[in-house]
Amino acid sequence: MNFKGKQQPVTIPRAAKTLRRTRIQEEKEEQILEAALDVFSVSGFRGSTIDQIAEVARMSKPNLLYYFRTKEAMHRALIDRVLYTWLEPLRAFDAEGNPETEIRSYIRRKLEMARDFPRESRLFANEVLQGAPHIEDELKGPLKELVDEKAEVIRAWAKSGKIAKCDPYHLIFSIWSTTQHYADFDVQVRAVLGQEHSGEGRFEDAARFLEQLFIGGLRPDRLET
Amino acid sequence: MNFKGKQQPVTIPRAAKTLRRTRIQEEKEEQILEAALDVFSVSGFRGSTIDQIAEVARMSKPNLLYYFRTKEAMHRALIDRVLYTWLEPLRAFDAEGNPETEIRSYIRRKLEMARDFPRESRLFANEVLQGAPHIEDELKGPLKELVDEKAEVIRAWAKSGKIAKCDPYHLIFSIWSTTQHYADFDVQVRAVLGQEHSGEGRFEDAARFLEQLFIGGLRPDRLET
DNA sequence: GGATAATTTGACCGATTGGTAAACATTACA
DNA sequence: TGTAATGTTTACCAATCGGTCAAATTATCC
Repeated sequence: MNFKGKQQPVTIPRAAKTLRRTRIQEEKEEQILEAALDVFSVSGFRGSTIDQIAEVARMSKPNLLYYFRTKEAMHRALIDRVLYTWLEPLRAFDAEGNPETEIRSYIRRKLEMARDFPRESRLFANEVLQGAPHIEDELKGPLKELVDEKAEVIRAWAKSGKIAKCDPYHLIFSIWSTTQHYADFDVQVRAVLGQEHSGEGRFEDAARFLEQLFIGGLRPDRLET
Repeated sequence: MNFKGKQQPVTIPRAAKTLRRTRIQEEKEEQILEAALDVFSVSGFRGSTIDQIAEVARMSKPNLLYYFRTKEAMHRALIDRVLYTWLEPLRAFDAEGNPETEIRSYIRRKLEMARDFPRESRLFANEVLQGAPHIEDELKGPLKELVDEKAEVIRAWAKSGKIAKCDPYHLIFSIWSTTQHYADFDVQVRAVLGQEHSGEGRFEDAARFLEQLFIGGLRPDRLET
């Protein structure tokens, strides 16, 4: 649930000869990754500098490099920490549930994540946009497997007539893109909507529209051309 | 129609005291912008270097800087050249046309652009993702005005019952995001689809799905909740 | 409280960055 | 064909890049 929840010790400081992580290590690594997320999510890997991250983290550059040996290591640690949680909504997709409910709440969850964790969304967007040089394996491995599994669920729903016949992969892509759009292209959305519509209600407006679109678009009670 | 069609002289070389552009200027600027598109569309502004562009363009760095005084100038020229064409599909959206046909062909056109001009799509994606520091004015000005105008068209269609009642802005956003996704997140799409579905048919599959989704989702002949 | 390990820092390194100066080569045009 | 304007290149610059090092500081534990 929480993006900041650790799954694994991220790195072991090079100077550390003990295996246990100290309190200071926990705190500082947290502090660094938080800053790294700020910077990487805006400028991408190539466009970000260790100095920028150091400044945001309020540490000296050598101090950063004491905890993460290289810029790559910092990026790696960040990706690892965020990736698992990022896929949670899709994992929650339940084959036994009611199709309409499942799709509706998947959209909701993805939209909430775009609202609450835009930096995480942009981190991946930047990475993928630039050819995913650091996460290719994750895409072709765990991600593909998860999507394959859920696509099969959707295909079964379509086959049994619970939803309209459709390509499950492109359905998933379209849910990803429409929801993440609000995080990744936030500046554009704001610019186009202007101040009138950029406030509180934006999230609800988007949710309502997308549910209408997908629920309506997937209604089974109509012959498809 | 053609991305490479010039609208305006892009820059005037600093050394040029004449106002006319020579044949060499035309060719070299073309060559540079072509290379710049290659590089900027992958790495974004900050992550790209003049040396990279010079290498792709097969010119020496000072030679590049003879035509474009700074990295910013190159980026600026590129944006200017591409932006107008990029909005063409939306501009073609016809108030007098049949709603279903118009939406269908808007999706088609956007999808074709994602297929045929992925670099241009990524150029903007990178820019917007990183906070649109160089194109904020274009977003708040020309883009917003165009979208406002077309949103009004869609609203009128909804009001007269030709399509379902829906938020026209979020409809436009969702068409943008779903179509551009195939350019911007190409690596991910490929990774997930695997080799089986990544071939020729991908474009047609996506088009079919999106048309089904949007046409179905916007059918007026059903009371909305 | 002192020894030891963990942490932090300033000074520094070679490579790369965006950009310049000026000499040199080429082109266009009279 | 000469020459002035245009185009290209080599050598270079200061600033910044990712990263190292050794010395100084702080936390930990007996």
